[in-house]
Amino acid sequence: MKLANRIKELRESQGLLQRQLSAQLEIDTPMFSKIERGERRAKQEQVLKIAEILKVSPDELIALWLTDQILDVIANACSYEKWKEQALQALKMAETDIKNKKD
Amino acid sequence: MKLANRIKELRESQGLLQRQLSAQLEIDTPMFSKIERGERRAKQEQVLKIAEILKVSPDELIALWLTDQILDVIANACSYEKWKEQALQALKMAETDIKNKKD
DNA sequence: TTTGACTTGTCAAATTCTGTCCAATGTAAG
DNA sequence: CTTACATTGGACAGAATTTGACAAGTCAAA
Repeated sequence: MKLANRIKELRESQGLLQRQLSAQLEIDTPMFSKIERGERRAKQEQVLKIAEILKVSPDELIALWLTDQILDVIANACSYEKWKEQALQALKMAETDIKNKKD
Repeated sequence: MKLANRIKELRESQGLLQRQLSAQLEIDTPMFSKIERGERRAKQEQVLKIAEILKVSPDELIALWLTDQILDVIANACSYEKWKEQALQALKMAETDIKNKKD
């Protein structure tokens, strides 16, 4: 699930308008529309604010937001057909690296 | 292992100078020095050329290069102490996503 | 046809990326 | 010490990308 889709789902299920969210985020409606369709990336601060407004855990949205970014990096870096295996390896190495960091 | 370190290791073990690699990559020595220390990121094209010159599989270097980029995204996006768990979740989700893509 | 929600395209300002140059530092030999 | 060469550091210009704002567009319901 993409962050964009999750935001839309939550917003609609709560009967809120883009206009209302935009106002709270202090951006204009077109910008929010783009964020909600994944055409523009939200800033971390905005993701947190959205979680608050839509009453979900920031953890959930941050994880989705990070996933989008990771997939973007991979997609931009190289084509899947050619480097799929290396992408999977890279994800594994990144995981190991992060696990080994002390908190 | 960072791409930068691997490049340095390979170059030195083969007794090559930065100057020689720079020439083949058509960039100047300071630029190569920076790539080798991880201060600047190589372009994909350069990574492939380096693999060729240093006679290693492009797959190996591309995987390291992708790992660097993934870790960068995560580091820039959020601080580890706070979002380590979400980063790990994101890596898992990205992995699933990529595995499910048809070649 | 009017209204309100949402989307699309464009644009300039800001930011980031890329490579070059020059100067500094390090180092080994004579 | 001096020379010669490898490497690094910092400043910088131009290119490329991102950002936010705006005007105009579509669409659906009333």
